[in-house]
Amino acid sequence: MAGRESALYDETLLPLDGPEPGRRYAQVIVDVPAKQTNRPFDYIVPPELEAWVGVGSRVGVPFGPRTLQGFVVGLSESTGMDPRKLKPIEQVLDLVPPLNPELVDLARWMSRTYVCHEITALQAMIPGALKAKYEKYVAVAEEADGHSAPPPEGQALLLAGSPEEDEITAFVRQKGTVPMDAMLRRFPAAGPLLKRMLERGVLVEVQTVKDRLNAKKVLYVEPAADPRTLTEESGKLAAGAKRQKELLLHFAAHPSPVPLAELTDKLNVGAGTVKALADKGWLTIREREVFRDPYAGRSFARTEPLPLTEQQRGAFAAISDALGAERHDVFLLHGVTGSGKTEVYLQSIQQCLDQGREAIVLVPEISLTPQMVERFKSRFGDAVAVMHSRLSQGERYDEWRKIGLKRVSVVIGARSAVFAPFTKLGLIIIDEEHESSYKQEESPKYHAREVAVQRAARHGAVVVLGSATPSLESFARTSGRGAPYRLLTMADRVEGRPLPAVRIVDLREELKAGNRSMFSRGLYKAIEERLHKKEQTVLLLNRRGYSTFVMCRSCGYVVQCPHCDISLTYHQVSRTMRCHYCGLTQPEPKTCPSCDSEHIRFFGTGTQRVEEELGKLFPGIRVIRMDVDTTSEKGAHERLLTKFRNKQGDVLLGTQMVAKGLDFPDVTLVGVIAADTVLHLPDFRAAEKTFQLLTQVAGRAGRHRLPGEVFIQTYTPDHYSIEHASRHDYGAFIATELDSRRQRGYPPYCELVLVTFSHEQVAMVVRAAESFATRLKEKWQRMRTEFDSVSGAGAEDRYFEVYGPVASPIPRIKDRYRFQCMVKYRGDVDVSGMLTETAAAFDETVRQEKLHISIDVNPQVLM
DNA sequence: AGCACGCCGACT
DNA sequence: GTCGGCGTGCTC
Repeated sequence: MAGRESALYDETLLPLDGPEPGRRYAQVIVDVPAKQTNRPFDYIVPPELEAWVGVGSRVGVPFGPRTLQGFVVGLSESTGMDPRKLKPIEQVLDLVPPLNPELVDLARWMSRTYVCHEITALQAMIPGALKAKYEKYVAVAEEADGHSAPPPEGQALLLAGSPEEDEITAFVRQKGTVPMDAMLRRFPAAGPLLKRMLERGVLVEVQTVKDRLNAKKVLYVEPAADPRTLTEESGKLAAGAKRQKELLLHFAAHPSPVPLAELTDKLNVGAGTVKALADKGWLTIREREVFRDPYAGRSFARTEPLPLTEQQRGAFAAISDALGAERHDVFLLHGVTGSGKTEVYLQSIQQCLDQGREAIVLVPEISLTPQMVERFKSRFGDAVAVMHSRLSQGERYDEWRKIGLKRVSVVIGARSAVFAPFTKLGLIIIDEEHESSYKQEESPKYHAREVAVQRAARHGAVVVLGSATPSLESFARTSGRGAPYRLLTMADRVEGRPLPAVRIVDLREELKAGNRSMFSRGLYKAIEERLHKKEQTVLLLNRRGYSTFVMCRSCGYVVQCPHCDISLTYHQVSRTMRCHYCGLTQPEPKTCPSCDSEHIRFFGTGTQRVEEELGKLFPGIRVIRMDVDTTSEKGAHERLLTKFRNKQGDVLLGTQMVAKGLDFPDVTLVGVIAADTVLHLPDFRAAEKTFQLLTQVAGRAGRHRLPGEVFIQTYTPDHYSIEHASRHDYGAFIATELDSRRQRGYPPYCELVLVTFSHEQVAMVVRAAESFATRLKEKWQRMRTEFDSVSGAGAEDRYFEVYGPVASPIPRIKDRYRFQCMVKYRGDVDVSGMLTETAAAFDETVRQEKLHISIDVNPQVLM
């Protein structure tokens, strides 16, 4: 156990800036996400806490009848309130404030931009372990106050309670304070009685804010006397106490603290021996906080910067220049797969660190593989903290603390790492910037790319957005007058390796030729060849499960989820039908649930079915399947990839998670089973996503010595996204797609906001959605008249339109009906403000009728 | 979000 | 005449 912890947490914690003026009152955002509480409340900072309270501190404050968690967003010498009415802050929850003034300000920007409560934005910035948790205790009244509670007038006699009541009082008095749930466990039938006792004031309820988790503590042993005394004492020990003597001499020679576990391991002494010496007063056993280090015990061979190619040098020079000048610049680094973007990142980070500033690297969750982490750890060593969802809550918390304690200066992580509480930020890198996982789908529905640019601007820091297939939004920002981003291009793979040859297979032709299998003849032969040559294959199918839907061929009935308007997917392994939206699982039907016919059939192909088919076609083939179902366990993702890397698998078959960033030397074949799955989704980005997916997965082949080959199977071989992907022609794709977006009026030619309404009753949701749309349009009409009267510049570029409401593409999820409105706008329009105000009118309906309104600014998914 | 305060129906 | 429905408003 002891080996898992590394760096000791024995920072000497000093109070913030010491007593200074302007800390008398604190403005606090409390943990109540509601419109009416979405503003700071003033509190007195008690003198004894003054030194520990800063902007960004997490505090416990009394709010109405209870105690809540809150964040300090301001400190001041005066207050607009009557100071006598203010309550004091009860507790400061962290020794080091988890946020800082810049992040607090960023949270305000987020709440305005993404239309969410400020507390929601603040909560998103801290690790889950610090989310508020409240505990209710009961205590006997006079003990809680420290003085006797006055008996209510004329009821003194009644207060001499029933026997049950006396029993309860005695129990609580003996324990001091008792958690409410423990009370109910001890006295299961006493609920109403407890309530009465609380009402009468015999008992009082105390609520406190608790951390969900505490720093990990380990027992350490240290000497309690100076070495000379220890040596002397060791001589006085009984002759038989050899172990004790050894121990004392050890500490006489090495007086530094040692983990108890290490002591018992290495010096081969029992814990009892240590305890005995502690009891005698020569040693002290103390709890100390340690970091849980998920990468402890692994060594990373130090790497040196590699020589750069000419293209890499060009890109690095531009970044380096901006870094040197501490100028806020955003670069879009467009580098084909295998062009060596990572090395450019690494050297840019190095320069940033040399300048004494800090760097954040964002990567999509899925490509945060050990391989990736290793590249950074081996260049920057202990200066790197890693944050991703596969870490335990505790591990995550500890990585986070390293940032606040200035133990690290580089953070590599998924989306939320953009909030790493650095104070001297110099560089933010977003790898695979086109990835949709940078958008958070829950409130606050922020995009890490937008937040990164915002943060960097505040720090005068550089942003590097890297991708082989940049998003249209980012690309569009690199051209034209006053373009906010600068484009850096790396068009060739390192060492002149060629991009793999891509073949498009028309599945309609296969069918005509009588091939009804899911593998075209070409792909079949190619796989067979790889098995022969002992080379490896990656197969992509963007659909998990076994089949996508189950239909009765007699009556046409399709098995659907009873709670969502979506067909259920059949999972072969568990022989169950599952809803991919609400998680419902039910047994497979033997006969048609509607007409009882036995002609029930599975349609559509999922990864499980491909796996089965591969086994039939190539007996003995070793398939590693990677999808949500096989990677849900902690570490499973990593394990499967390692297995493939060690060549314990011939084929890596998976959903889009096999397309991203993987780099295996022996992969020479990539097959896309069905390229059209994404293309026909009801999403204006369908073509873009298809192009990106195909380009990315094709990039997995032939990255090393052996040349690669790619097969793309499709029913629409002429579609431009497929054609251009096959020729690795980003420029041509972008031109066509931009044109199409302009014609259809979609980003980057306008901005979008998706407003989704959901409720258990259709009538309610329709009414709310329509009324919302009407109000929003009216608001725009009023604003436009104002604009016209001022006739300011840019008026002609201003555009605003509300579309819908219409039923959502999935009209019902978890028994709630869903309708949506789409706002399209362009130019200087405060749409977020308009939406905030419009939504405010529905506040009561939201509260009372359980209507949900979701506002998604720049949505990535239109479902 | 909780919780108290406050104004109109069916009951001892 | 009261007990209680949940509409409205407040929490530093």
